[in-house]
Amino acid sequence: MDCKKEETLRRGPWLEEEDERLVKFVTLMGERRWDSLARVSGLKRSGKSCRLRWMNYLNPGLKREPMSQEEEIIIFQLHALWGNKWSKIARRLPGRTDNQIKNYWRTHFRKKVEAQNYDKIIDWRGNKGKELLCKYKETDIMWTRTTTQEHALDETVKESKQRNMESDKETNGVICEKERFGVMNSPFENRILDWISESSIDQSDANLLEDHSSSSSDNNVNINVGSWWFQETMDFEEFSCSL
DNA sequence: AATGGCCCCAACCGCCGTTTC
DNA sequence: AGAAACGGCGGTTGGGGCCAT
Repeated sequence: MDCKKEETLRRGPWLEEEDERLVKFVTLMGERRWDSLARVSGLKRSGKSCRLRWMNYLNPGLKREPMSQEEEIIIFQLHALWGNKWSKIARRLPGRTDNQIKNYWRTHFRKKVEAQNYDKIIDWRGNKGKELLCKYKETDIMWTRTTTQEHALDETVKESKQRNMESDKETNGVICEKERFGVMNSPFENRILDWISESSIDQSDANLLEDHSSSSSDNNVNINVGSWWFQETMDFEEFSCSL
């Protein structure tokens, strides 16, 4: 029975007609119940295959352009932090799928890392604490000055900043401090703050970076995650050049 | 022009956790 | 409560395209 069913299922590359049909039925039925969607649509594909095709290719929210430098940095950083948690990383990159990120990592970083530079990463990840923190502070201030003087902050960042400030006002004392002093967040910081406000950030991950014993508030933890991120980000270009 | 190697990425597989009945 | 169905995830594969030889 099942064998017969399997026999009739198509595999391999999707045809244009199949794509069109899938889009039509996803629009009608929503992104769920993929098995029944596959049956009802008449597509000779498994529900799983339909889901994959939609999620990784047809979904209009997907970005098709090459990875930006910022995305590259985020991937690199989060992989260093979480390992091969592609879907988790993908959630931090709107418009990108786990598959895209996985492929990107494999083609752009893995070989280099495996070949000879892993030690550099370890060093880069682990042993630059204070120096990087100072660097971060300097660059953060410079960034703030530059962007305020040149009015170079784009609308996205502005909106993001406003959102962050609004959503974090009550919960994040440090951010309130920044707001009070008129200090703007860098794009990377905004991304971090988005993550934080987006959901209860995986505290288990945050805790990896934090001192558990310092019975500090969650707010403190969150902000420090952001700082950690940013301070190392500032070093990324230097590092990536060495790869 | 032929070919072999490499890169890129869509698609599949198998496992496992969650949801539904 | 338990079985079946469903959905998500990470790993792997296969094929097309490009490039150097």
